[in-house]
Amino acid sequence: MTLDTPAAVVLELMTMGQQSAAHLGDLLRAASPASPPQELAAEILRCCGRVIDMIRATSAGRKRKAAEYQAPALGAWSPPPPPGPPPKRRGRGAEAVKEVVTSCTTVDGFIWRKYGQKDINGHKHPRLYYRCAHRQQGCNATRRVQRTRDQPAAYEIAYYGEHTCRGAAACQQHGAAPPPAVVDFGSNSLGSDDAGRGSPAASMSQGQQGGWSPPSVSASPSSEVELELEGAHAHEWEWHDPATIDELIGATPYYGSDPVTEFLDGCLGWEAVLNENDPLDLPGLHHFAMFQ
DNA sequence: GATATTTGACCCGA
DNA sequence: TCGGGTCAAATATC
Repeated sequence: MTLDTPAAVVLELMTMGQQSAAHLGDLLRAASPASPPQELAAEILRCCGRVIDMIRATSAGRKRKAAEYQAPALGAWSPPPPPGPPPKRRGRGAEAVKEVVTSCTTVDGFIWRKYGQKDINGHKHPRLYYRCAHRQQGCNATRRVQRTRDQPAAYEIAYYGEHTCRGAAACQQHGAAPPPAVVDFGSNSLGSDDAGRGSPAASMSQGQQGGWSPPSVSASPSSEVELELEGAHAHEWEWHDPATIDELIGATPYYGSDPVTEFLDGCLGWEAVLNENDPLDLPGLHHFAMFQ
């Protein structure tokens, strides 16, 4: 399968995560049969399976117009499609919107630097503006992140420009060296609206300027990703005993890319959205739309 | 001290 | 004139 669509990328990552979870389950089974961590691994597998099934089902049933989507595989933006109507408004010479993705995570493998935030009319949450961290290398890719109104846990992410930086390519192409995931389990206390503090926030961060640092578990959520759960989901996170998670991750062999923490990062957030709405809805990747 | 983030001000197009 | 995108100084964090 070629990773020429975000759905394909997600499918690939989920498959990796599923394999990693299976591996993790085997390790846990060998260590201590019928333990809670094993149930956790099983839950991860179920989560993966559901997402993969849904992605397959939806991608099989939905056709995207060729002119509307130009294979923006992560880290390898293809040239812009033929010009259509100009974007509604995009000031100061920035490129037209390349892609709009609704996702429950803002992690996309690139390193973004926030440069602005704006309250938008009709939106409860502010709109966040990010630039590629490799802008000094001439990369002018930007993205605009806005929480969706109907699903506060989901983000609508609009991408502009193309990644021309080497950092992005290195980040996306080196399968053995994706950015180390930082899984932040914070605490179980919910209800705080303090940018993910105290809520189950998951984040994936990278070492400074593309440098690699060992995988870590951090209690400090970055602003890059915030998966906030509100009220009704509190119970879903009760098994996130930090000690258990630490042991779990600590007992997991390091695969170089640390797929377990990375997978846990994405899976937990998706599951949260899955339970919030129709479980058959595709939460992590509701739709892709091109604005020309 | 270097780097990242925040936030008010400014600019531009509709 | 207003809404939205960007700039840049101030502040926070590592």
